[in-house]
Amino acid sequence: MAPKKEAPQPKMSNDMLTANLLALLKNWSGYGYELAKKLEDAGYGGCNSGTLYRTLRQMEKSGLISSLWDTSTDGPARRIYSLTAPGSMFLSNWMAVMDMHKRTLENFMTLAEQVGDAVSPPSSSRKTQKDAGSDD
Amino acid sequence: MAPKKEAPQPKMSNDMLTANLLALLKNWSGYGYELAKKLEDAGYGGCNSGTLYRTLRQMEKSGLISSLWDTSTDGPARRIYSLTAPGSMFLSNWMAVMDMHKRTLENFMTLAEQVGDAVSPPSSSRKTQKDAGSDD
DNA sequence: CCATTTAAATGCAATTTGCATATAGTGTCA
DNA sequence: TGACACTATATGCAAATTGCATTTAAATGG
Repeated sequence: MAPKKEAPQPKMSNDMLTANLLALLKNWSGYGYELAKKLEDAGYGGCNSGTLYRTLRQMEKSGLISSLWDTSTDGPARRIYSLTAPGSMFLSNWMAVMDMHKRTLENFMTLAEQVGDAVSPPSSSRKTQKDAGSDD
Repeated sequence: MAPKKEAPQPKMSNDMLTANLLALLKNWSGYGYELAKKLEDAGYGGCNSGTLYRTLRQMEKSGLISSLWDTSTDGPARRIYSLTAPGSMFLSNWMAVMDMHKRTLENFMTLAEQVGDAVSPPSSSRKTQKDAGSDD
């Protein structure tokens, strides 16, 4: 039969990936390939290597991390990243934003009782029921 | 003088807007213009009306909310939105994802002490210091 | 020599975004 | 009445972002 359209799953934003990378680099220095594995291990899906490397370069360009080449090991050279002061700032800002977001969500969800008036809760319907949405 | 490049501020993702809208519609039915004001009141910046309405239509298309026209009031018709079961699901999934994300960040930040070995914390440097990043 | 693993980066179509603008109903005030 | 303002929703389009496949390259193993 026709598959019932499921609700889309929440998607990790790019800033979430950025925050994760910054957190990993907190007391640390690591390179892309390694960071990718740690993310993988932590069950962080939805991140192909292309996106990861590109994100790292962008983070460096915007000053959140800095890099240097490590040629001391066997195999291809590694670009070692470490956290900068702005990166540390970004990370704590991000966590503050997350906390605020959570509080906002909770406020919004309990907002209905505060106002009392406004549009009635979805039960009564003296609306012009027009089966909307069909008129794209 | 040349302005020092500041660290970029975290940006609200589209899913955060979606979650906020779903939360607002929790025990409630509202229309775009109204939701925009509530977001504004809650200090949720970075959301122009174009993005808001488009997001609402997309949410409807993916089944998170449903709409019907309200022509019972003066002024232009309003598209009244209410939460659907998938929308409710998405919202609680989203909150779970946020919690997980926060825990992951905290884990990552304290990960360095666990491993002991790996790449040394940024102090010693027997690396091939090549002032990387200049070779785009 | 060739396949595989590690490591990083690029090309490009498809999607998403921000901002400006369009459309439209209603009230107001000169 | 006709120029505005306010409410309400939607669209157009350049610019940015993303996912996926592919490329480059060093070293190792058979």
